[in-house]
Amino acid sequence: MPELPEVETVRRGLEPALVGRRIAAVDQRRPDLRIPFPAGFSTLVAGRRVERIGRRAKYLLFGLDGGLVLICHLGMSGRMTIRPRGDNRPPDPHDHVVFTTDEGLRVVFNDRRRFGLMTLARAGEESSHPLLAALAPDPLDPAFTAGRLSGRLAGKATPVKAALLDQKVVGGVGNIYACEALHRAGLSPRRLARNVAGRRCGRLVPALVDVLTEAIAAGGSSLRDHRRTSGELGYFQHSFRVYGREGEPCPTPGCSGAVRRIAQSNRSTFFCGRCQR
DNA sequence: ACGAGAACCTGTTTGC
DNA sequence: TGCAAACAGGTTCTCG
Repeated sequence: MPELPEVETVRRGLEPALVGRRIAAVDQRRPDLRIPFPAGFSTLVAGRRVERIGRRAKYLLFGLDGGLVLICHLGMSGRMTIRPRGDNRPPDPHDHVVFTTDEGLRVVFNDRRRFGLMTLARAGEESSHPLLAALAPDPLDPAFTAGRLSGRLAGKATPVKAALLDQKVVGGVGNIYACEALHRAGLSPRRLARNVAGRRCGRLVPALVDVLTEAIAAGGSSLRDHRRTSGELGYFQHSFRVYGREGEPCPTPGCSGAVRRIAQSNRSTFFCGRCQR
């Protein structure tokens, strides 16, 4: 489900509910997600105040008092939803962790496919945590520039679409926004990464920045799993130019091509073979 | 060392 | 209608 805009939407939804609040109780309902929970997870988290909620690529980082950071990834199907005090719906079988705040509202982590994860790090050491250490800056990070991207694409013999999905090349981008950014940049997803430099890389950077910024403003894209913390859908899926639009006319003004779908490294790629070179 | 493909897990959609 | 195959927004491991 979640790429950068969806994770950022969740982060912004959680902030007002959690920052400054104390986590009164943690109900960890299974021993593992994609990886096991750390030993003593619920005990370590319970009782702490949430000082800040950050994001690194697709990871949420909850800064807790006492120098602890809760690292969370939503995987493909993870959701974080807020249930107001008094909402006593019984837990769904895929509700894996329930946090209750000192105000009595609950934050529920639900993940049907269990590709998500939660773990802990000491404050100040989270960026060197094995999960985060190799992540490239994301396109909304000031450290992300055409020069830096070009350097990370240089020499790569893989198609640029696959390179954009590599979190060591660009942080936060997934299958949807890779397709959308390449269309906006007029670049073929099949072009080798090493051949995207100079002017082509110069087009790709604003394409990434713009599509991610617009998607965040729309609350992300809800295809099947993504929900805002309120439970509402995002609506950027209505603004897709190519993703999921196989057979439709290319939306580029003056282009007479049609959107095609191909498989690249076992993922669907949507693009226009006419205006994307 | 790099890149392609499979694997992880569950649910939904598509095709015969 | 029913069942099997394909597919889904991510990451990581294995193999060549």
